Amino acid sequence: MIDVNELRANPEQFQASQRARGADESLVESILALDARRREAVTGSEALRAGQNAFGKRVAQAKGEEKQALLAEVKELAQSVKKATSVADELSAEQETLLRRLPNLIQDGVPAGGEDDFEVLKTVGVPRDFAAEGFEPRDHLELGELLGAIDMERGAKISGSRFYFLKGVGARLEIALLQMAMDQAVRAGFTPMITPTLVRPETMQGTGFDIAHDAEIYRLEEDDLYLVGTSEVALAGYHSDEILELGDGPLRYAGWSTCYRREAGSHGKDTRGIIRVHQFNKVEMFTYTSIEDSYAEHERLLAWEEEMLAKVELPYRVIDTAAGDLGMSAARKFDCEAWVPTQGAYRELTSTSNCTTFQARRLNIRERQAGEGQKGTRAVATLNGTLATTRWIVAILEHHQNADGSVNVPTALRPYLGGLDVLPVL
RNA sequence: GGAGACGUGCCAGAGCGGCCGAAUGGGCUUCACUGCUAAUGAAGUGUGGGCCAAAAGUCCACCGGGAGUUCAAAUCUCCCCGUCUCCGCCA
Repeated sequence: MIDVNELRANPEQFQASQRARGADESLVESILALDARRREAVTGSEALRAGQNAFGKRVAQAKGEEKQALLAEVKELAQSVKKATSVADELSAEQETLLRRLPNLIQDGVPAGGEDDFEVLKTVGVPRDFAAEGFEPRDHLELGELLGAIDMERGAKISGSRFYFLKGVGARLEIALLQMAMDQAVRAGFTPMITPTLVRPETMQGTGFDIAHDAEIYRLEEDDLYLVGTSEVALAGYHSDEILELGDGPLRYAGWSTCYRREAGSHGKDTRGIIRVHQFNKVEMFTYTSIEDSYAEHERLLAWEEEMLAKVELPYRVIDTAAGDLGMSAARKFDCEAWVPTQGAYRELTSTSNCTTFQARRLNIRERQAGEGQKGTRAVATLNGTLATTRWIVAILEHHQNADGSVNVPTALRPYLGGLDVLPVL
């Protein structure tokens, strides 16, 4: 959520941000108009209330007939206070509703436009030239079946489309990947976390998801709980309604969780294999820091993601996501996309967002202001970034495959697979 | 699943429907005292919001969350959430 004071101070900036996102620019003015009305109403109702409070003190001291007279008089006042307060409350609620629709202010430098308007920041490594090597690469599912690593058919039998079994080396590979990610995170000073995957509506909404309209979210209506699409939800909610001490630097958590996505509206897209599935596992970095440090932290999260990609020896590129593709909470987002040979395309393996103070404001996460002339509290910045997911298996299998269908294990991953250097065809 | 108890500030813990933003103790900060430490004494110690150009100031709100009763609610009523105890059930 955006701070109204910032909006009031700088409306043009927010209008420009909306424009770059291809979003509704007029929302800014609507909010400001409502804000003026709200403040007027609040001032009025508080003045009335102060009058009532003063009156109340006289009532408390009065006795007998005098008291009766005062009571009769104040009753009317109480009514007008009630009325004025409810008007003010209504306006506040209305303003909040509008404010919640306003996405985060984009960061300077974010390319304007939609999904296809990203900017490629860099490209690392080169896709393998299978033609030169003299064989046609198999796709990850074919490989997964040859290795006895992926079973989509039985997944569908049990749970429906986009569900799967990872078995044998497939299961081991995923655990190895996630474990390697966790180890790296811990070495970098992150606190490892295994998070709840069912959360309350407030938590879901606090993180920036719209539980009423978001078609991606699985709901458990009977219990009013929501399955998370990422551990970011739980990790962001972790410190909700808290005031943090960030004097010793950022608070960093690495969350390991299963993630659930309905993938509504993606019918026919990525239907083969485990590229796009309803359930997968992920290790996610999450940082709480000051707004000033958030930009540098964003670079650090990206660097840690790249470190992981280097360990699994995949060619990838880094893109700066365009404004229209940022989602509600992000001010800037970098994706790392690995080359998937049989698709002839780069596909997202990681994503890191700087949500600046947007999430924190909604979740009410603040920091104590320290230093000269600083007092009070202010919203912290939150950031997140992917370290590993089930989807990585796709790129790993395809990129490291051999002509016979076996797959070479990247060196860094071998210790996590009991020294295995090749995943053999069964 | 059934029965009951409880939820107050950084922590512990009082609180009669008005004098309670809230006693008291501890912690913390600053100052004083002390050769150092400890001990002691004094003062301070929440958050959000409105008015104000801003500060100062002032007003409003906040005692798990939300509704209600009342001129007036931490205090009464209802709902929700959470914690604890007992019984049952399942591991």
